[in-house]
Amino acid sequence: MVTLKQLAKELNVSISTVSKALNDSKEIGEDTIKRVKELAKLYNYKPNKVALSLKQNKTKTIGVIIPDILNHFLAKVLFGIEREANKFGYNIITCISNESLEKEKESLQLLANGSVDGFILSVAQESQIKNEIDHFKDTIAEGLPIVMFDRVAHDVMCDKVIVDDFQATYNATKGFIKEGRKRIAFITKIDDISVGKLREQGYTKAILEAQTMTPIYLRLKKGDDIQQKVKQFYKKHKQIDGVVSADSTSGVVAINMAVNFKRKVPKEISVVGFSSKSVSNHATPKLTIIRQHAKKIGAKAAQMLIKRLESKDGITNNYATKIVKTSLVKNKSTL
Amino acid sequence: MVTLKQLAKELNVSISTVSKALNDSKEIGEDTIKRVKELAKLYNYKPNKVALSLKQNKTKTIGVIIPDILNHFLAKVLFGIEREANKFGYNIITCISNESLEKEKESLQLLANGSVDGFILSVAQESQIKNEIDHFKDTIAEGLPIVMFDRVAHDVMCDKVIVDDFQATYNATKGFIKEGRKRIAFITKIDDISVGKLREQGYTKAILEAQTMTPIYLRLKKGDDIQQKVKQFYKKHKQIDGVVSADSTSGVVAINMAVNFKRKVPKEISVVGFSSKSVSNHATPKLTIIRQHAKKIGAKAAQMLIKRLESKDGITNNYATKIVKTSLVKNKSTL
DNA sequence: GTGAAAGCGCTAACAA
DNA sequence: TTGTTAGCGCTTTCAC
Repeated sequence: MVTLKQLAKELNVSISTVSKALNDSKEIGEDTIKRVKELAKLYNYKPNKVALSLKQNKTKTIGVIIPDILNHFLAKVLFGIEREANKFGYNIITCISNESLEKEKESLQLLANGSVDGFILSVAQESQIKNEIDHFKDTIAEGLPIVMFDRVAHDVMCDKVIVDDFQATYNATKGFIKEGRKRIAFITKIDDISVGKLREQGYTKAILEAQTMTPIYLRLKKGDDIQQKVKQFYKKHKQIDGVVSADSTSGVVAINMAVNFKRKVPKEISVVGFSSKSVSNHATPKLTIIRQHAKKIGAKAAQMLIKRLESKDGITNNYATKIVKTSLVKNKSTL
Repeated sequence: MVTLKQLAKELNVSISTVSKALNDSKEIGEDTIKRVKELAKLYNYKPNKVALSLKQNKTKTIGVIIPDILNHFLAKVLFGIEREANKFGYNIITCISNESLEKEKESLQLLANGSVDGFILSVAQESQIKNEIDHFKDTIAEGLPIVMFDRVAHDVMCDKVIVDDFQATYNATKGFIKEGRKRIAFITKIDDISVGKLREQGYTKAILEAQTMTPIYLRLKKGDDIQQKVKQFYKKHKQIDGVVSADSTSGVVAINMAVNFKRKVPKEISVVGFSSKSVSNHATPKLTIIRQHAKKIGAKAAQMLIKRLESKDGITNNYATKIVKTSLVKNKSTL
């Protein structure tokens, strides 16, 4: 990489002249500016990012800590973050916590050394189970703002972007009840994380409000053979006529397995679940989905962080929680 | 963040003493070292990464440019890269080219300003279609090594990690032929990228070698309603008894739609496709998959780049191409 | 055993 | 209009 120094030498001017010329300072003569710019172009000069960061004490880089990059929703949020951040000239450093508290702590620690200006993250499963939040508080205390999305730690004071999880399953379940369905089940692979709990609660509330109905749960664990579990579940509960699922895989399998049992979807058994458009295709008939607008969530989180980073005084209060509403996209797995 | 300066002041010693003490230099007295370390610990001192990068002229950061983060395979490779890079103390800056040549160029340009020490990337669809490779060459010429994976540009001299795409579909198709299947189709959503072409060629070669058979292709375009297309395809070609798919969605839909047509899978119609374990679950019966070992590919790419970065002399030749073999994982969609 | 000083690449206040 | 200098945080050579 060419440096100012080298350009200055070649042009027989001082470093600061070159610097000013490239920044269109009006202290510098027009022809000097022209000469400098030409040479800079010739050599494809680019200001050294590291030097700039050191000088200006900001990196224009955001640390993103994601529990699981193979989760379609989380990947999509990452996409949204990246795109929005780029618009404002920010890059993102991605760390994958792999649902581990230790890795989450480590990533936070490692990047809080001047590598990034702030963080966007979704809390790891283990951290949620153990309810550990000190590492977040420490980071914020060090002056690095955090924006949490989806799986948030309520007891940490920071900006948050969340989904109306409770309302979404509540409404979906209500919808089934209104259609006259009597045995509505809830299938979840994520009963131990915050959003999973909220989704379950939404379902449960709707069922209990119906008086005559009782909730039926299938809680899948990591490593389970999902198809087998769902199969057994259907065998045990033969009269299920509706399924609400907390995650996309459960929903897809619920449909495909029902079809395998020769049950008519959506007539005899109707399925709705949290998922995304592309995954809904994996079921035939297509899964009716609760869309979370992942990209929008990512974009919003990026906006909130950048706004905070660029606000004059590093305000450390005035934290906001933005709720991004889900929407129901009707496909062929519901009436 | 605390700096050496602040520690030095508080301890009434010079900055260099503090620096040396923290680095266990034996120039420094034992008790001084102890005093310094204690205070550093108290203040949770961490060396400023940016200053280090500037000083040492390396960032310990890798730029990763991915065409599509929602592609499960690519996301998994990213995971592999991240994990392996971390082992060696590297962070990754992720850019998503979104299959666009322009964005790919931009990302390369933007990060080639000292932000990263080198790149790992998979070529964007548009770049492959237009066969543009100058931006890669320029980057390498600037002294930033590139490692390409999966979708590579053969005419660029650099390290590469690829899959035996041709061989994989060739073998899979041969397998069907040996079983006595007569009408084997090939479904692809990616006929315009390098790996898509190779997979198609592998299939075609096997079919043509069988003398009596003719290839049957279904090429899906972006934005197609995949389920509809596959449905029509099955209607048109009623006697299809085998499907080889180049991507995971096609494989899953091929099975589910066959089941919908009341055809017995795998007996009457057998399906095998490039996919991953988690997506294979989305079909009932489960899709038999050609696994690409995405994580391994990512890890290998990271290793190759880091090795090059850390080799004494910045060798600019001796480029290697590593082939990561696929493996066939038999599930219930084949005999 | 400790400190002063230079330098990585850049910007900006101040001097000429 | 241009140049000099200091300084961002750090390491390292050289002097004391």
